[in-house]
Amino acid sequence: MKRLSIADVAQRAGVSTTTVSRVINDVSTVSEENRRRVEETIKKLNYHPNPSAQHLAAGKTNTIGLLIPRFEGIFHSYFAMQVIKGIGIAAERSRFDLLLHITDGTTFPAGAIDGVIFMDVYGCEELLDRTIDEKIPSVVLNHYLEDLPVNCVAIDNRLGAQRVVDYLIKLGHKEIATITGDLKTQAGLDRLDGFVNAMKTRKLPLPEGYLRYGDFGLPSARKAVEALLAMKHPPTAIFVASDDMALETINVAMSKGVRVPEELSIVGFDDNPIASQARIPLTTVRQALDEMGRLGFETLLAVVRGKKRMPTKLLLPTELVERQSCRQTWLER
Amino acid sequence: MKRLSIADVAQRAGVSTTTVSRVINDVSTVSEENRRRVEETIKKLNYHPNPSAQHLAAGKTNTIGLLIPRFEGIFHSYFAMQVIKGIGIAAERSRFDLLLHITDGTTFPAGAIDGVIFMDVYGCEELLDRTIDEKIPSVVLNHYLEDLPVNCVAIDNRLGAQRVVDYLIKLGHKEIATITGDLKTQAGLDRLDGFVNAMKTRKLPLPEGYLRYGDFGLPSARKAVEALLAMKHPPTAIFVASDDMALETINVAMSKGVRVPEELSIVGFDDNPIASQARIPLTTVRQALDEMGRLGFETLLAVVRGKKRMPTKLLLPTELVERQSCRQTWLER
DNA sequence: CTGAAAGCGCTAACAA
DNA sequence: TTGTTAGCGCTTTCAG
Repeated sequence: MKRLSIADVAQRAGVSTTTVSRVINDVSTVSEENRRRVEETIKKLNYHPNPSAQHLAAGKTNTIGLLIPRFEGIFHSYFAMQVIKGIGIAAERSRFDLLLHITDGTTFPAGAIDGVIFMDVYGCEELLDRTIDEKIPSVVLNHYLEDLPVNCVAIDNRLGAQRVVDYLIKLGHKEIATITGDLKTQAGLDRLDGFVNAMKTRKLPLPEGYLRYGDFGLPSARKAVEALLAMKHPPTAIFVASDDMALETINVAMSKGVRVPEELSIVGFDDNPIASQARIPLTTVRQALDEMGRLGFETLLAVVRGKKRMPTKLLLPTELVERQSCRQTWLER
Repeated sequence: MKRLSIADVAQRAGVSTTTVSRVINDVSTVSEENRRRVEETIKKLNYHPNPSAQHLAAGKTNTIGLLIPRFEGIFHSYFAMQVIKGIGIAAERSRFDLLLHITDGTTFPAGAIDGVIFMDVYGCEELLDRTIDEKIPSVVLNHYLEDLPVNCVAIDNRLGAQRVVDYLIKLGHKEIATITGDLKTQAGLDRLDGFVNAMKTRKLPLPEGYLRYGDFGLPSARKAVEALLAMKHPPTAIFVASDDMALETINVAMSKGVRVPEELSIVGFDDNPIASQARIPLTTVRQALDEMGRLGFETLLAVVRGKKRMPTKLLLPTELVERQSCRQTWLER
């Protein structure tokens, strides 16, 4: 039993293969009569076009490459899966295929794809250069690449941090500290930067001790909050650069008899699913990770379809999610 | 500037396209001399074969489909990304492509793939039936499908739970309770089943109140542990069906003045990255999720290559990771 | 060990 | 609106 081809359909429907091809691709004009007959025959025969043949003949693959760099961190975070979800659903809707590669920075599915999405740049620098050189349409997620002629879609971490400061000020806080993320990452850096900037702009004091360096790991957060709590003038609020660390910060504070939010307000960043489920639901900054994936895909699609030429650089807004880990300073304690 | 083809390489190397094809596919016998010349030419020209053409001519795609059902839970867990990693790295090594689909249960990349991996069965029941009907090679992950003629690779949750009981017994515990996961999932069900079975086999008492039903969510864990702690005879140890819930259990216990592990031993399940970073590093059950992905891929590959016919059903062992959330009962408290 | 030539299944000029 | 036909770039018999 041979796999059936477009010729079988054509024969059974009493038309040429061209006509069948036309109804498959929903292209040009086909008489209502013929279209119906072909569609019926396709259904009856349960015919599916051979994608490889389509790609070869059409000179395009209808496939987007998704490159995930092979560094451990990316597999541990809430991040990657959300982004994949956004990309995946967008691709499904556009009837595009997604070719997944967990790359060590060398392999690349050139020829098999019309364009490529970099889930991150770390470890993919060379591949990225190559796509630029060879003019392969591409988009980089999660990194704002100022100077490179590449499309990119990232989160506005700076503005997110700024909003946190404004929110805490609105609640009456003046002594605000921060526990940073890993400053080797753009997210860590920008969240700190946005925080410091906002504090300066708002003319709030920022004693040196109020800046505590973490690395997104729980132990670093514990160390930081312990130091903060041990200060002569401990802060009344802490902006923690990730939800995981923020939750741990609350744990440590409570175990030391410091009540949250009554005596200490905490704000996180990420909006992990767990943040809302915690004993003290965490006030945090929501980033639309799946949106980032979706927009990355759609930006790339526009380029692939020739509807865009200039590099597009998107910075997605965040949203402050008010829950129960913060409190106005003027409420009785 | 046209894309270069196998003919260009053949011409420049002074051989036929057949010979070039032979060295590309590392097949049949080619004289050392010719092989060298062709390889050089390929490198010099930076030639890459057109995958679509290869697939069409060879009648196979060298591509495996990866189907992720589109239900929310799958994107929230630590689970999916680890499995993807395992599959992805294995695929890379075998020089296979991975076609990713976030499916709503209707779309299917038939024709574009040689075989398919189901990351889960929920929501994919019909697609699975279809692959069986059409004899498309497939493998199901994370579900042990007893009765279906399908390859599957899953975690041995029952044995994992049993090991926990044995471990706690070894530490001298006799009053052991459990907080279950969502019993609508196979993991939740099997972990409970393994626990109950072990307790019976070991002739340990299992008062009704020692079985507390959770759903993998934090609130359910809090409710459960509060009830447990309020009992006339609270347990000396609790087996919690997930790390997230176990960590929350510890939080609640400590906030009620119950010391962990001195007064209460806790064991989790999953070995989340966070489990080891917590204030009280969590003793838990490690499941080799990336291994599951890898083995799933390799099982499928064997079928695709015609090296296997019978359905293979694998149940992967777990490993108890001893950390600091448990303690012997005979130590002074 | 090598090459000529016949497809693989589809699309897209071009002609009708 | 429809059909004829020439490829798309590669693999693989088959004969040499």
